[in-house]
Amino acid sequence: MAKIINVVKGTHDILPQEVEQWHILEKNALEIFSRYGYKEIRTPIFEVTELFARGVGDTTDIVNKEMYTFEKSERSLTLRPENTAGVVRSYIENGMSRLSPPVKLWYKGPMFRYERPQKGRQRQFHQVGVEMFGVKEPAADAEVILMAVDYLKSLGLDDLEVEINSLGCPKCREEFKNNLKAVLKPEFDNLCEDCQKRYEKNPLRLLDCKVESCKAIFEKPEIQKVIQSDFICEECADHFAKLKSYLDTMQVKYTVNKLLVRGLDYYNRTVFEIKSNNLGSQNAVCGGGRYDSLVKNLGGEDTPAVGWAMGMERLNALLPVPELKKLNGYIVSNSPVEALELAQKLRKEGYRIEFDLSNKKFTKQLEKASKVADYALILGEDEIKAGKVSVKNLATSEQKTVSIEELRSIL
RNA sequence: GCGCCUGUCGUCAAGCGGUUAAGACCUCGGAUUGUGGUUCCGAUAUGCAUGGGUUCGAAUCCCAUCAGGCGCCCCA
Repeated sequence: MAKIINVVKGTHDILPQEVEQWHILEKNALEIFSRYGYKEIRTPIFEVTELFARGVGDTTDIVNKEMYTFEKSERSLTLRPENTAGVVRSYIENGMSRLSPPVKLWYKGPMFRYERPQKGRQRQFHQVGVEMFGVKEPAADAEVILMAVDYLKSLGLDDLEVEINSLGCPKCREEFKNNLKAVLKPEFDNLCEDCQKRYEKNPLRLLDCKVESCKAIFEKPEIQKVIQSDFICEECADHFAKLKSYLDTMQVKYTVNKLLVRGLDYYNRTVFEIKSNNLGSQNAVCGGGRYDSLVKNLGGEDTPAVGWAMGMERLNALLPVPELKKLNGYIVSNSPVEALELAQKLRKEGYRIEFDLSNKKFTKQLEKASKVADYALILGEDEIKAGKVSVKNLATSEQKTVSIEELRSIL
């Protein structure tokens, strides 16, 4: 036998028995998001590399070490690692800033990140996400979070934890970063290797380090004082307070997590995650926030925006696997022409029908019918002569001979 | 990129240096030439991820490679 070819590491097949789950995710997305006025958009799977470098941020891990990048005709192209940058590109390119705001878009599809696979993390994975453009008020943040919760509820997931935080605007965040670096400077040599890198690259990320020795350092009172301080400016604080009050009135349960930072550069003010306790260490099903400067950074007009993305594999991991639908009927017959005619007639009316294509023995056909269908439609010589069909309920073993018209009231 | 664990039929597995490589499920055939789901018989790995090595002898021990799992980092 020839050598077998396997799936690429970190990718996997979505097999027929699990595909119904995906249909549910997609159907509910379309249904729920359209209630909030969202329209679906589909952007290409690959884009010019520069889009992600400028969009996602070239200090991020995603851009630095996780992109599938290739050259074609002297252009550097990249398989999308996320879809916000692509949607923003399309928004700008298609002149959507001329549309009356807010512009609300949703998407679903595969994303690609070159990471070490583990539970809840593949190299090709799927996200469903939403982006809203043109509203700077906190009501937009609240609506977007509310919709995420609504969508999760529609899937039967209502025991998830919503965490929110505010990163402030570039101005006040810069101040906070400087304060944090200043107070940590004496401890720099005691930080773990990763934290020393973070100290330079992205000081906000220092806060959720899991190394015990670092945690201990962060517990020190003078450092806690900086971490716990409400560093954000008055405007940002007001935005955050309003968001919280909206969520309160809508009875969305949340916790404020001051350590919630998120790894993409484009976020400002509101960030949030929705987590599950049943997913292992990759426990976020949803992540998002506000990104008011991204559109401008990618060459568009200054446009505020909020959005989030959910990992569809992670959602599926929390959902039960639905049973595959059985056939309505399986035709048992040794007369292929008559069987085919009956099958086509019923299929045209919307029934799920199969019959034996290889003319096996009667008992074998019936055995097959009992496995795959609710009813066996027996079409033997007697039935054909009489212009009828014998219908057997395979669960109850009840059988009667009826005309094709009567058959419809049974199936 | 780093750390720990694991690779025996389509699936779940037993085996722990000398076996004919158990068993179960699935699949296929038969008992059963118009009545299934129960039952009973039978078939299906010259092969143990791949390549080396140790040994009289390797699925079993060692090394490398590949793949998978989990964790770190990061993220959905």
